[in-house]
Amino acid sequence: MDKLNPNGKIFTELVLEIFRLNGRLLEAGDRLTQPVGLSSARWQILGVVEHGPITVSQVARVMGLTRQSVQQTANSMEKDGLIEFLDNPLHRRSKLMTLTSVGRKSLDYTQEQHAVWANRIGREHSLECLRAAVEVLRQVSKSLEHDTPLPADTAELDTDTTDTTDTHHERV
Amino acid sequence: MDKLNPNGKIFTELVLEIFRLNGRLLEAGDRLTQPVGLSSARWQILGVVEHGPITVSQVARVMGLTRQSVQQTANSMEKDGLIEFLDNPLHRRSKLMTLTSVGRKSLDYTQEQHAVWANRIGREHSLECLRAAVEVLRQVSKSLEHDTPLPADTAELDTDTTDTTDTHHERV
DNA sequence: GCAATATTGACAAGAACCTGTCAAAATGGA
DNA sequence: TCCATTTTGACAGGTTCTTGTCAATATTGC
Repeated sequence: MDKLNPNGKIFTELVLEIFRLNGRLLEAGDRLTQPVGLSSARWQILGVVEHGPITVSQVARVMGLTRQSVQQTANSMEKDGLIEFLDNPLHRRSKLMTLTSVGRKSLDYTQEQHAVWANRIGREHSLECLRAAVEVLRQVSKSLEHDTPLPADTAELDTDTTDTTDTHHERV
Repeated sequence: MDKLNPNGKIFTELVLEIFRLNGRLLEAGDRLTQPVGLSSARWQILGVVEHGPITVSQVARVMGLTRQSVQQTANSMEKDGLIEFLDNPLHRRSKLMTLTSVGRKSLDYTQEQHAVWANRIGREHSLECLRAAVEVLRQVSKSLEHDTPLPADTAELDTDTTDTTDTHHERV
């Protein structure tokens, strides 16, 4: 087909499988969270906020998303009374998110449902297999993290792209 | 923390790692495809269309997305001259997508870039590890596929949800 | 054949991401 | 202290994917 060597080929299969799995997992997550007005995205943020007051930017860094994306979801969760913004003694603009009692209750319910679901799926697979898979994915994740954007030759398109000045990616 | 048993716990870690990896892969994919006016989403569809004329619905089923989502992306790709809709002798409404020469060229370029990238990342991991991971992910995917939406007790919220009439999920 | 059912394209609205920009606020170095 | 840089919230606009609906078309069972 193309210039894929064996490793590249199986890595590509891994990528496709991750896309497919990601879809299925979001679907399952939405089903899990929807009874209490959450969603996969909201749940993930609440799961971080749960561990103590934290700012939007910090959550974005932890989750590997952009600041703006987390801000949007956080704002809509505040509107829905799931979280509150507390004044931050260390920063006037950057407020601290905390769970409200409603948010706490929603998260509790979701985590309970999640445990049932995760145990049910988890028991269909061996501990060693799951552990091995996690380990590989972590290593792959690290590879991607270290992989530099420019692979040396950008070839003849858009010749003035050679500046590389990197005007503030918001993403970490 | 909660009622997660060992399998449930490691499965949960797997889930989180998949989310993180999915984000990184989309990022890499967009970087790969952007020079020729593609994106990860468009690329994936073209990769299916490449193997022969196929309808929107069929592609949606293959990719695990909704019909409407693929239709939207396909329509915008047609506007951009990457694909064409041919009359389908077997179905008056459901046209067949095919690559135009522009689409062909864009896909060729992307696949070439992809091969370089996949080989570069792939060589940082052993064949056995990658293969094992793919295998586990496939099994997990199957587990999720077979996992039925209703886990017996929906508990006391929204009592009239007991109908289960399942008004046409568009998703397979 | 014909009627119930399923599939399909089109359209609408919304969720969850992204990039880019601006001004306010914080930080760090001279 | 003061000025350049960085961080942050707010806002705008775009992409991808979702759910839900409608009417047109296919398919299936009788």
